[in-house]
Amino acid sequence: MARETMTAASPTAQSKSQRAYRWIKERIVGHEFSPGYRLVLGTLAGELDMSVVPVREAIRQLEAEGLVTFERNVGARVSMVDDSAYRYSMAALGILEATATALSARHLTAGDIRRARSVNDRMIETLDHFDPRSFTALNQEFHSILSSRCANPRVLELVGAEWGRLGHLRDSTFSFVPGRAQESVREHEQILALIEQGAPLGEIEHAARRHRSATLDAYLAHEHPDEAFDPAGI
Amino acid sequence: MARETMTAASPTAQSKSQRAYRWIKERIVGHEFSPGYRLVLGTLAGELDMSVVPVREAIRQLEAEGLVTFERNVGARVSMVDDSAYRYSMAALGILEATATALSARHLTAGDIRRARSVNDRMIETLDHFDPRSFTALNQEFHSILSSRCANPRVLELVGAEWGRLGHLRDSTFSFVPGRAQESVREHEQILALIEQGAPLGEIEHAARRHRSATLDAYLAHEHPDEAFDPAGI
DNA sequence: CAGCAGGGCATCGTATACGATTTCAGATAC
DNA sequence: GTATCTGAAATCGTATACGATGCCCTGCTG
Repeated sequence: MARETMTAASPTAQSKSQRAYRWIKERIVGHEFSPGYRLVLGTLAGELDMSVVPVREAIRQLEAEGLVTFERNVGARVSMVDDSAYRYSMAALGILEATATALSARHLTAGDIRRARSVNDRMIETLDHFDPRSFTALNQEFHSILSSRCANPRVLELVGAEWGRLGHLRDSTFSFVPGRAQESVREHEQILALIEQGAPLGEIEHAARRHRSATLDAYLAHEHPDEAFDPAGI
Repeated sequence: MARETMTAASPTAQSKSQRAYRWIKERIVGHEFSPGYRLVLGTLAGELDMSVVPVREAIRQLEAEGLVTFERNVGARVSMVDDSAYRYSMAALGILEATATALSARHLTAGDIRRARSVNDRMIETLDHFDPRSFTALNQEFHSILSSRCANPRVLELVGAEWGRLGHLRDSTFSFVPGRAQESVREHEQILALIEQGAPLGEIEHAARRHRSATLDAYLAHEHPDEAFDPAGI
């Protein structure tokens, strides 16, 4: 018989730990809990209407993911992603995503390309009434489509994890350097062209990498005008 | 005053969760708990002489690391790294490590190079009385030295994490394809030469990548002679 | 007035307890 | 002989409880 007949609603749906995990993560990426925010077990448990045990577990998971830092006998707080950590993570993401894009290129369908281009078109449209937030969202969607067919799922996983890590502060880049947005969409078109014409994978990867690191460089140039920083200058 | 004056021994040293974590991980990477092994909370707690709560936490951490898989209401077991997952992870590791090596190349000291070469020499020596286990250990040490000065610590972290994931079954490669070992040490010398002569980072990265994927290809060719697989053929 | 000792409060770490769920063995019906 | 049902054992998920630890504030002392 149906093993979950009467539980269709939610009772068995998921464990409390998982609910806590999602709930907290939601708040973190939604900036409701900003970096440095103190995550008190008892309080969270109270709000979620459960005991502290599942909350502890959830926080441990978030810690493993890097969203939360933990200190014994002191407690957890939302990770302070200091500037350098942000850069490094961004650079790593760029490398991984470029590789994923290259590994994906040969498997992209015409439909994929079309969708990617349409996303990029929407990005171009929004350039007038520029909104960093939605622009970044579209940007992520664009790259996500390009790497979606990556032949190596592990690489995709790593890309996803890194996106998650940066999630709660990534809208910053484009808001700081609006001018970068225009170059960005142009480079997107170039990458699409390379993929369509079946360029060597090395070339595609290189282009994607340059694209990424250019965005990062723009951010850095704005934040630290005097500092030379070449995280993936290869 | 000294905050741990009288506890120098161990009492405050580390939490039970951490002890459990280390203990279990030790067994997993030491093959004492082989893939598929069932990790029962109560049993582990008994052996570690603690309650199940810390053990649960430890297992969650290991799950986040990918060493353990968890099924709700069923329990945890050591990850079954099936063949394809192994390949993918290996390929991802190759990509990351190659990048790390390139990002590290310019910062390697003469001493680093010397040590790396000495490790490689030891590998050559052991070719006669070949022992896959120690050969693999040396291999790891070699690559670890080369990427140790990586300018991007996040990339290094990712490399380390991936090594950990593969830890409990990585000795396989060289035991399956002993012939590969000889090529391998030759390629090591080539990479060292590239670094010494200050070759372009792109070239170094490419060489490191090819080196890695060649090892993987050798493994695959042995395991799946008929299958074409180009995880990072860029 | 400055500095240190002491104590109380907040919070964490772990143990124990119990209900919920899964799994497996044995029995029964066809 | 096979398939299905039933019940008990094993194990998990979560709540509650209590000791341990760190932090802050008060009050004493020089």
